[in-house]
Amino acid sequence: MGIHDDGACKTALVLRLGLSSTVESPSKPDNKQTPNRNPSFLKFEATSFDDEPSLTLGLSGGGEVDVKPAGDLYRQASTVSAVSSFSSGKVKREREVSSEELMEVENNNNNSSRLSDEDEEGVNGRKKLRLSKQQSALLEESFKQHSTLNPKQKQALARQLNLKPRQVEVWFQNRRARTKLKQTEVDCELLKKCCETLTDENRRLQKEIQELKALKLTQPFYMQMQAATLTMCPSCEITTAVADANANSNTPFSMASKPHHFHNSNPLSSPSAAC
DNA sequence: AGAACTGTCCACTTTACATCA
DNA sequence: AATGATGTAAAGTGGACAGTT
Repeated sequence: MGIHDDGACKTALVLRLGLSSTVESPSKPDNKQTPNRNPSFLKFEATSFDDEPSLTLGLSGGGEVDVKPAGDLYRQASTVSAVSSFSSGKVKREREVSSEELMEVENNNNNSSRLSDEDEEGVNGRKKLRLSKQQSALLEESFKQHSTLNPKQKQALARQLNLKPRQVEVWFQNRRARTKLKQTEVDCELLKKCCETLTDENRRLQKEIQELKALKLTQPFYMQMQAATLTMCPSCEITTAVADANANSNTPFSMASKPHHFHNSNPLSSPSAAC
């Protein structure tokens, strides 16, 4: 892994430009999920690889390779004991990296390419890998099938892509994060629209209240009384007269009084409760 | 049973690089 | 052509959790 520059003549720059488009579709990782994780956001994203922007540094001999390992960690191959004083997480990573590094050294030997001494020293610290078009395409394809990988799948994919398993794992993690972010943005837009709709509806209802109040002021007393005493249950649609001292059986506008019954045992949970 | 270890995930952050004004 | 701002994606970090020893 790394910049394989045993000679400038052995490298070639391959430039690609383009845009990407995404399509969301539901998915669920086959792995276990802890309760606080939110798999509902996990969606597939179909990408048009032809349109995906990227810059690739490749060997003129054929197989494109990643540019350089990420940071000093990768250059500390086979030095597990050197980090034993770190936190357990760090030690864990170091172990993983070290074993992967060994694998990568093999890969690099197979490619007959390696870092120059200067690059290997890491003048600027870590360099950043840019995945090739083929690598991205394969990873995307794999992500479409399952947004999480089990160890075997990860190993196989890493071998296939000539990457470290850790890199495959990181790619999937970042990919899930991007998908989730995108979904969050979509949800946000949806909520905004919903909010606008409700605001409009609220405005309309407020206006209606104002109109009804104005109407009430202009009506004669008996009309007001009718409006005030007649109510309709929204669930059973039965119009009934509210018990009112002014409303008696002789009033021509009062409705036949009818004992109202609630539709369920809990009057508060029923619209009829307001009747 | 429970402590230690390991592997994986996620959220957040850092960093290298590309692009654009 | 140089440069600073900005966006993107690879990678680092740390905590949580589940499974295994």
